[in-house]
Amino acid sequence: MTSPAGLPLPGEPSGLRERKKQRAQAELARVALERFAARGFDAVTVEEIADAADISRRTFFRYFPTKEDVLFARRREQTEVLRELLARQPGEGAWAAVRRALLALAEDHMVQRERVLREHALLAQTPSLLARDLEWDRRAQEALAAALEGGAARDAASRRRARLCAGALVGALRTVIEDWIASGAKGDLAKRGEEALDLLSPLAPKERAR
Amino acid sequence: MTSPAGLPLPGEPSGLRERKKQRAQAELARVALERFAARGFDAVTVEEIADAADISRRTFFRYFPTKEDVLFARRREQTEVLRELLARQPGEGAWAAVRRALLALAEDHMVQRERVLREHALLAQTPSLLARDLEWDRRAQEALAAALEGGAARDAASRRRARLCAGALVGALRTVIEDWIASGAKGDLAKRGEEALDLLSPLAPKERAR
DNA sequence: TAGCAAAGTGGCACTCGGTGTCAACAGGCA
DNA sequence: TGCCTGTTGACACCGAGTGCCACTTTGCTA
Repeated sequence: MTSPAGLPLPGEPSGLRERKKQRAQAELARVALERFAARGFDAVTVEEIADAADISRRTFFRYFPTKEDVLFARRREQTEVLRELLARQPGEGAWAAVRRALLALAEDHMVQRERVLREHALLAQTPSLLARDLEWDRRAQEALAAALEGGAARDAASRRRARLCAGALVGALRTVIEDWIASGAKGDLAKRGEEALDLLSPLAPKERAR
Repeated sequence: MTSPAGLPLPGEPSGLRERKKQRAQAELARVALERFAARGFDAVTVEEIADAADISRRTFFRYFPTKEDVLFARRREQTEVLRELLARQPGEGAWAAVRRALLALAEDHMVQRERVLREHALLAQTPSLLARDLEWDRRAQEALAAALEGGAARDAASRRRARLCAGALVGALRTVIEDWIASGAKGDLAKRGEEALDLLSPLAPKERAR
C-alpha cells in the first residue's frame, strides 16, 4: 500500500532494508526467548543474544530499547489489535465492542497456547519482567477506558465510571488468564472470559444515546 | 516489647546499632525523595544520595536492594498493615473485613496527601517506578484474594471467584485513587472508595457459613 | 550504470546500577 | 579489659544502556 502520490508512507516497510531489519528483529526475539526459557532472563546477556543472531550488541539496542523489550513484541501487537478492534464499533455499543475485543484476545491466547505458557513461566520467575508486563496491562486498560468513555455520557461521573470499569476489567481478566494457566491452560479460556465479562457487565457505564 | 524470657526478639530493634541503622535508612529515603522530586529519578545517582546521607554507596545497597526500593518503604508498610487488618476479622465476614481494610487505606492516603501527591508525580514520569508500583498492587491483591478465599467455600469455582474479585478490586480502586489525585486530591477519597466498593460488592464470593 | 546522500551498522569508550570480597571497625557482652 | 560478631567502606568487577564516529549498505537519480 502506498500513499496517493505513490510515495512510501513514513511508517511503512519499503524495501530490502526494512525486510532485513524485520528478519533480524524476529531472529533476535526467537533466540532470546529460547535462551531465557532455558536458563533464565538474568543469566543470558545481551551480548550472547546478539552474537547468536549475528548482530552487534550496539545494534541490538537500536532494535530494542531494553533487554526486556525483546520479549514484548507480542504484547505490543496485541495492544494495537485491541485498539483497532475497539476503534471500529460497527453500530454496536461500547460494551459490546469491549466484549468482542476481549474475547478475541482470549481466542488468541488459546491459539498461541504454547507460547503463552512459555512466556508466563518466564514472567513468574522474573519480577522485573512481571512489572513490565503489568505496564502493558495498563495500556490495554487505557484503551478500554477510552472506548467506554467514548460510549458513555460526557459528565465527569460517567467518565470516572468508565475508567473504574476498565480497571476492574483488566484486573479481573488477568486473574482469569492466570487461573487458566495455573490449571494447565486446558480449559476454554474464552468461555471463562465470557463468564467474567457477564459478571462485570453491571459495572459498565450507561451507554450514551446514539 | 520483648519475648517472655526477656530476650530481644529476632526481628526487633535491640540497641544502638539498630537505631543507627534505622536513622540512616530514614535519612536516605528522605534525601532520595527530595532529590528525585526536584530533578527526576534517573538524573540522581545512588552515589549522590549516599554521599548526601554520609554513607557509602556499598552500604546503600545493603539497606535497599535497588535504587527504586528506597522509595517504596511506605508501600511495604501499607501492604503489611493491609495484611494485618485482613488477618484479624473480629467475627465479621470476609467482605466486611476487606471493606474496612481498604477504607482504612483510603483514610491513610488522605492523611498523607502531600506525600502521596509527590510520589505519584514521580511515578507518572518514570515508567520503571510505575512498574514497581504495580507490583505492589499485586501483593495487595494477593492479600485480598487470600482473605476472600478464606471466607468463601472451598471449591475451585469459589476460589477462582475470590481471586477474580480481588483483581477487580485492585484494578478499580487504583483508578479511583488516580482520579482522586487527578482532581487535585481535594475530594473525599474514602467516600469515593465506598461507592466503588458498593459497586463491586456483587462480585464477592458467597460467604462460607461460620 | 555510476555516483551520491542518507540510513544503518559496528566498534569504542563511558556512565551507572548492582555484587563479591576482604580488611578494618564498632557494638555488645563476659 | 578483651574477645566475638555483625556492620562498614574500599576496591574490583560485571552487565545494561548510550554517545560518538568511521565505515558500509541501500535506494535514488543523473
